Amino acid sequence: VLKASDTETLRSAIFFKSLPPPIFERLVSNGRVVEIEPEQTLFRSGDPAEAMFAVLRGLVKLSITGRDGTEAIVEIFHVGTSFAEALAFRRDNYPVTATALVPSRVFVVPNQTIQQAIADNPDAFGAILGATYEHLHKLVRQIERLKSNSGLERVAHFILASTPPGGDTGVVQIPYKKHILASLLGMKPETLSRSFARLKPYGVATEGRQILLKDRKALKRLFD
Amino acid sequence: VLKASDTETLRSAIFFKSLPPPIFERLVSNGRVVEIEPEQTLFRSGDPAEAMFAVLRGLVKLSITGRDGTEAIVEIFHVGTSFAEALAFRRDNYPVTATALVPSRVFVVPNQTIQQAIADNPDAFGAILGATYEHLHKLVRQIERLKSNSGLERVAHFILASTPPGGDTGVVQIPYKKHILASLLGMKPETLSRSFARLKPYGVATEGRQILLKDRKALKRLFD
DNA sequence: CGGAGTATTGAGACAAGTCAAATTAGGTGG
DNA sequence: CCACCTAATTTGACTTGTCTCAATACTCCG
Repeated sequence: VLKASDTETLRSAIFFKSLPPPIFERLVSNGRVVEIEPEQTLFRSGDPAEAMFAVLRGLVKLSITGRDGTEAIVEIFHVGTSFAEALAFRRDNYPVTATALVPSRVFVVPNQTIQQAIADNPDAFGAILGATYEHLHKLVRQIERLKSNSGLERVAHFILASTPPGGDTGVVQIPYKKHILASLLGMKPETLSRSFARLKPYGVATEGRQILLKDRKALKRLFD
Repeated sequence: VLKASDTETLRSAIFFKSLPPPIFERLVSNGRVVEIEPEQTLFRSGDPAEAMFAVLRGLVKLSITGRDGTEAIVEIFHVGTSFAEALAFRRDNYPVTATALVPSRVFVVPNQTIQQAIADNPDAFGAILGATYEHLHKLVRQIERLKSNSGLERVAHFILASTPPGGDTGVVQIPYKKHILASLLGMKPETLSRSFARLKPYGVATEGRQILLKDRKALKRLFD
């Protein structure tokens, strides 16, 4: 079920491309492909961890649902990114739930495969640890933003981060519903809506799921 | 400079005790001890990563200072915990600043030592990756709290987490200044102060840096 | 052309931040 | 040991930000 295009995607995926070629081949030939529809899950919080995942097509969110039913989105993974690598070496449960946001194609590598591959070729250890560290670092920066920036600033940062640093202008196509973005940024949908409105003076306009940025420098100035 | 008591502390430290004995010995004999005073740093954000650290005595905070000068505390490490393990295998910079909160004694293991030890004995992979995963998981839970709980709830959670789950009553000795706790919880000192006041009806009383919890169940009820 | 779900807007309540003042705690030298 | 000075913490008054609930407008399909 693994198409040639899938292999190409993996070959350029952050984690997989840092693997030594023999390991890469091994994971590719021992993994499987899963197709999931929006709202379907790869795993749920509390399930025993059995595999790591790489997104071949689509978008996958990792979220935690509190006992009161409110969902907090921790991270969203797009094509070429992978998650749950660090769990490959632990007998543990997934701490989050992985759900497709759009129809998605995901490559699944069983933990056992990874364990064996690493045992045979310890050079790949750096790749696993590197990928895990990248997640760690990303989460640290997110915590910093949640603690020291307002909702408005987090929205502004999202726009700036979704737009190439060089240009003076930019367009961001939000690939999911706005309440998803709101949850990712740690605010309510209404607040996100009002934030976009408040960013108009900074050259931000929204058209449905499209954000138009007229003046990148002006938006950056919000942080002073 | 490594005292017998230091070795004992390391032997019971989360990360070190999960190491195979030969690796443990090697790290212990190749590391060094550093004493730092409050406000002194082990490293600053942006410095090239050279070592990993384990706290032998005292408290070390990891923080990020934004360009506007405001500091966000990401995590606080106490005796027996370690940090920066994942950086041992990367040529990268520290993403945060490590500062002592009280007079502290820290064990420092150069990255090279760790790299060599692991190369010789790949069994220790699990230990490094496990420690890194623990951090990752902790940060995920923190993000969830920041996104879905109010300041008041985060304070309540801090008290509950600082107190043994069994008992009905408890005492928490905050080991640092309150503005540090405020920053750790992502709020202003004034707000923390008012939060404690608002928790009085839930059986929480403060006496300086001491928090007295009269009724654990009552406080838990805040989350319903 | 509905109609369900999604997004925006409005009004008011509540939470958190700011600035300033008052109080309390800690540490130092007499 | 106490007085005193400084810094930490609390409290007050006010502003601003965010949430809630409700109503309206908009989209996207079927």
